[in-house]
Amino acid sequence: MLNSLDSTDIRILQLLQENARLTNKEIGERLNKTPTPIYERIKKLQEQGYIKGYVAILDHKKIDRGLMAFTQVQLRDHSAENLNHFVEEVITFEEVLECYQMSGGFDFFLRVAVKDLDTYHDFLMKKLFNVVPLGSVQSTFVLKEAKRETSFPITMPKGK
Amino acid sequence: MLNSLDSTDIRILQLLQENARLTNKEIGERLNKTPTPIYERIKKLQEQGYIKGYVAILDHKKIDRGLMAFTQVQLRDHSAENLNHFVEEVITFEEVLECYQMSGGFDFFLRVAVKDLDTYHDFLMKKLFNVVPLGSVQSTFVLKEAKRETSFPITMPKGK
DNA sequence: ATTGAAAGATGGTTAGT
DNA sequence: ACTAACCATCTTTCAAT
Repeated sequence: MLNSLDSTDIRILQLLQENARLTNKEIGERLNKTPTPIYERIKKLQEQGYIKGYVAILDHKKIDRGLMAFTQVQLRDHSAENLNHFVEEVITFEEVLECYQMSGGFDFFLRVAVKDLDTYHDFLMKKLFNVVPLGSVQSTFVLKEAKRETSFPITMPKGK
Repeated sequence: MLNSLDSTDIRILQLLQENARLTNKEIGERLNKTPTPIYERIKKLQEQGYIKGYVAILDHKKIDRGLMAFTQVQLRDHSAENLNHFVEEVITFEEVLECYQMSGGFDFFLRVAVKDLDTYHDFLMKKLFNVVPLGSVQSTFVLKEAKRETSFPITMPKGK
């Protein structure tokens, strides 16, 4: 997959991950190319699914989502049917930004963003606990963000 | 904080969280306004720090970062000095996309993106274990992504 | 795969309501 | 705070290499 990209494509992806508002002209200047090849390459990268989209990153503390929790959930019934039902329900909750099925002891791992502990408590009681019977729920809260990146490092595969 | 925003600002933030490439004209059409007030409002939202930036979202599976791990770390020495030193080092590792200091039993919580289990093993042995003496490290791996959002829901405060 | 040019659309500023 | 009009800049297409 990565082998279908050359170093110019990778540089473009790196730049757009940091700042999606760069113009094709600006990207071209840093890569010593005119806007047209940049335009064509970005179009291709989008069509091939390397770029999934462009989003604005907000300061969650300013929009009443200051409390970030990671919630580890174990279901009581591990049938495929029950697991699927849990997923279908939980991804509809606006408080749940991310939901992963995990290896190890816990079945699911949720990133939950809410205003405060009261709201989190409401979320557990009124939403999460009502989906399916839960075996265990373990919540930890972010005290301090030391790093939060949306961008992945991209390293050239050897031999390119 | 949220109270300094009206419903138009909130709609703009919602739209840009979903698609940062919307033009002022397109946003204006959905909000029944001309591009100019959209432009002015976005400028203000950026200056006030509601919008932290615009980024491209990549498909991590296509760029050799298909394995996502959550790593819970407890240090052996909990002095402020040691905790700070750990943070300073760990945020320089390219594999670490996120690093949080957490409530509860674990000191730190890392989101780590690597190519595969071999690479993760290298990351632990060659990088993480060499920062400071660790008490415990618990790794869980994402088997399946059910939901992954970068956008926060924004709800109007009552009385606006 | 890249350049350069041309056409159309958008961004950003300004003046006016 | 909004509209309308303006110009500079950018996107996108296309012929040519």
